[in-house]
Amino acid sequence: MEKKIQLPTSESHDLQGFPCPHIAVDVALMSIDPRDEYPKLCVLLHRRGPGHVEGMWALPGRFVRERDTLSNTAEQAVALKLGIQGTNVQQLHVFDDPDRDPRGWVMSVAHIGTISWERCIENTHHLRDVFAAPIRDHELDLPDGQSRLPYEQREIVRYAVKEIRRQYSLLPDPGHFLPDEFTLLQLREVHQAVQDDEIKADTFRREMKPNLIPTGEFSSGGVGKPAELYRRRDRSSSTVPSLSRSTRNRRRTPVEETF
Amino acid sequence: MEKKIQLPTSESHDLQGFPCPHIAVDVALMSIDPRDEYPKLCVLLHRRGPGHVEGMWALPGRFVRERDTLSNTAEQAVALKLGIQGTNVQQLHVFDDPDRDPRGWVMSVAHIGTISWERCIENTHHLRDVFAAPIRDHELDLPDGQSRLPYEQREIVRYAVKEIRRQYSLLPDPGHFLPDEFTLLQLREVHQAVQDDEIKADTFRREMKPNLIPTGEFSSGGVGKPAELYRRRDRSSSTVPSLSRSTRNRRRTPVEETF
DNA sequence: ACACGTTTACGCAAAAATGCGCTAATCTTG
DNA sequence: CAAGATTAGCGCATTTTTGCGTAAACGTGT
Repeated sequence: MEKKIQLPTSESHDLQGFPCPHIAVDVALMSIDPRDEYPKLCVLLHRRGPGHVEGMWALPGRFVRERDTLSNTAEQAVALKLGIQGTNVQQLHVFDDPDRDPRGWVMSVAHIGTISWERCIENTHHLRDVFAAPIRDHELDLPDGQSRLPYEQREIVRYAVKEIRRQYSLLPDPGHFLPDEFTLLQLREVHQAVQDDEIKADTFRREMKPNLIPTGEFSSGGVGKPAELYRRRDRSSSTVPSLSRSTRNRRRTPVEETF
Repeated sequence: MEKKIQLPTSESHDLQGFPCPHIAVDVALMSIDPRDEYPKLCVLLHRRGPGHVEGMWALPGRFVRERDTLSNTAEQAVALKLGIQGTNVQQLHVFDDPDRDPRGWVMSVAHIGTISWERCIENTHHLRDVFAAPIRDHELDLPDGQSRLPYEQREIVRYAVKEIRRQYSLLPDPGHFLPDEFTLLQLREVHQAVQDDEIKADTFRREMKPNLIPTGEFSSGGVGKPAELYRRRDRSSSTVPSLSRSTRNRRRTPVEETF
């Protein structure tokens, strides 16, 4: 059954008459909690105040104000809900079910961001309405017996976990959980927390080396042979090799959206 | 300089008073043109009609109508501008510069889709306003001496090329350029077109096999030993292995957006 | 001062992957 | 029926990667 589409000779591009959705952003801001025996990947939640399911833990979010950008809105959401300024965020996915919000037609643009644990704690340790929820198998351990996040925030977290694991399979600590200089052990612990998988030291060191610059300086104050400090190689350089197969060939089936 | 953020005790979530942007979608619909000695990856363009820079070649796009979804709008854009129905699309990126459209505040959600060459030709061969533009080094060969695509469509094509190459490094022909049954040579030609790189037959066959199901049937009508036909293994199966390093360890620096 | 634990880095064997030559099998064409 | 073209797999050399044992270097406790 072949139906030929009649191509319109002209189509009104005047914006009058096109209703438009409200645009919200949600942010999965991630950090690495080093407090347990093994550092672990977390997502920062805030507890909602009066006016919107008070007391419920949620990802920070915010409506886009007039002529504002998504990333600016996302950063404001993080600032207002988590007390953290100046975070870099990236888009993940747009959720566009017209019935997803009972208040009206709203699209939500999910974002992902990363923050070091030190900077996270520095900004939020005094706040009782901010919580770092650890991630287990793409799910969050929510506090206060809460069973699930509102709207599609559960899916947002899954998207975020998948995306950060993908990026960490390509480059050393692209999310800058670590400061500018770090040891191989610190780097490996971060990668293990992100990938939720054990990574062999030898293999890891060999594949990181091409993307790291030895500083010539060594760590001090720890037990054992002092570790050399490294910096990330500037990845804008055209000579940066991508990681070898062992980082990328992690035994995980790419269960992800394809065409 | 530490500035504590005053968390609001309540925030108005009523949608009144929030201006909102118009939402457009753009689609980079990709196909594999087999007509030359080597098949090559193409993006489908349409020539704009009266009312909007008549005569300019562009990616199909469309404003989101009231309470419609992004994917439905993208599919309608493809249907109306390219004459192709029922394409699957995926989101790539949201372009949100408030000054990007002189007519007003518009955000554009870029999408990627794929279509077999046969189905593409079947729907568009009679149309003079549809063109399959070959991709060279992330750029398009535009017809009629046109130097560049409008708005951010050049970037959209780059996003699309990167995304399709990434997906083709993970699974055999996830974009279904090929029909349900195909030979290894056909599969390899498609992968070579997408990756724009030579792929050795032996290595390719070894890494594809775990994700393919031999049908027991053979191709006919060609010269030489008939090749066996394969189907893609259902990737929802938990036993599907991801591709080995040789497909993924292609010498390309991941020059892409990270945090 | 020494033993011990911890960490780093290297040498080396083992394992895995790659690429090529070769061959057998099978089809089409003349 | 012969020749050419193509597919597919095997054997094997080479290359690459992995993982382990070990030495070196440090801090801590005795």
